[in-house]
Amino acid sequence: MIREGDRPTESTVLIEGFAGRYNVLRNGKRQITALHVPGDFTDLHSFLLKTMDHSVLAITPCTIGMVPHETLHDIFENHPHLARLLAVSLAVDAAIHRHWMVAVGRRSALEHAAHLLCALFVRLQVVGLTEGYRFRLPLTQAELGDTLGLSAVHVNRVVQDLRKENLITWRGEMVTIEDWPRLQQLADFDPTFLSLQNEPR
Amino acid sequence: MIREGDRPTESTVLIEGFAGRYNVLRNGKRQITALHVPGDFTDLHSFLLKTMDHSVLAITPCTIGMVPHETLHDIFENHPHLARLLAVSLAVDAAIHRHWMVAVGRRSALEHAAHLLCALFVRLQVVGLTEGYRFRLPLTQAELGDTLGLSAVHVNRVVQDLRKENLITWRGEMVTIEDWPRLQQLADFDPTFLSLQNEPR
DNA sequence: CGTGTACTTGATCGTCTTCAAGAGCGGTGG
DNA sequence: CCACCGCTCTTGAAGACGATCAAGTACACG
Repeated sequence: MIREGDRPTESTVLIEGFAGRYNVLRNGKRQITALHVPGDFTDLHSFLLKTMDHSVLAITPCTIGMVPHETLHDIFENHPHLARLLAVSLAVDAAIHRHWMVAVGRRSALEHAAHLLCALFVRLQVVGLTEGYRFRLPLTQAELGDTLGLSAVHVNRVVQDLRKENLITWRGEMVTIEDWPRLQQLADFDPTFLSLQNEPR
Repeated sequence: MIREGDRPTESTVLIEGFAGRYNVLRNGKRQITALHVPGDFTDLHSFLLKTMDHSVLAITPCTIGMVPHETLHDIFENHPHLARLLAVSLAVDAAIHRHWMVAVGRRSALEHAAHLLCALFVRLQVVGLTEGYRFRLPLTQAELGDTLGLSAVHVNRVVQDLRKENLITWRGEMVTIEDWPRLQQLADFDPTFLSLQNEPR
């Protein structure tokens, strides 16, 4: 969708499908730094920072909305309330990044994977893309490895552990959380950081 | 300075000293998710997200400026150009987080440490806190470990490697980069993401 | 001087990586 | 219709990187 180094003139909102941001290192390793679900602004910051410091990947076919930077400019000039909401979206983005960092740096592979599933589930729930504890996760294990900072092989083993513990089932693209309290506990998951509370903004 | 769970009514700007943000996990492990140098907003997002999802630590004695949330509110309402700059600051924050994530997830301990030093050096240079390639780094190796996601022992070994390679010297609180090109190369460091370029905003 | 904190060093252990190979499955073309 | 190819998932074995445990050293500060 967008490549590192680009200087887009419009920002994109994800309407349908899954997308992600990633960086590739010299040595070929890839780190996915964000997963986007419908409703997310995938590159609001391109309006503010001009040149992309990472690429954006359509994980599934996506339908997206394009918002010209001029429009964003206008929002900042003339619609302070909306501008504020855009800023909130940036701040939530950063908060998710921070919690992701904590997971990469200080959690075991198992806890980290559990944490990602928890966070993703809650975000999908908000936009109505869950059925009970079931949701679509169209990632290959290799891609999941790139988001968790693990090798594909190890992801496989971790996923099998989660299955053996009856915490999740995962067939094809569908994941079901079988024991939400226990998964949350394993992940040490606290949804506060997602800022989903209804707060006066 | 601020504790996780707080609901501050003002945001703080760091004027002098070093600060950092961190989270502590159930198991007692700590991850530092950001280091702040003078000029940084340490918790602009508390204005937008209301409840803090992490704590802020004064690493050295700090002098800070307090900006009441009402003032920020007023900026968003009546000073669109300033509001835009605040948003840029949020976006840069997120960009730093992303690159930090890439480092934690996909770089070796040595590369990661080198990367952190590069990024810190450049940021300090911008605010005039370097003398040539020399700057103050008032972190203990244990704290550095918490920011890199490593044990203190391993940080020590990595630092010694950097010294043996004549890439840096580090005595007391002062670090000198002895071979900037080679350090940058080892770290695979590209300063684009810091958005220091003069761009029309 | 003595005490506490940071730094250093060595040894062992565990988690995750890498390498290698095989199984399952869907899609394509002969 | 079936053979083949490619991709994903799975499993095993070996090895590396970093964690943990345990002492010991250097140094600042009271």
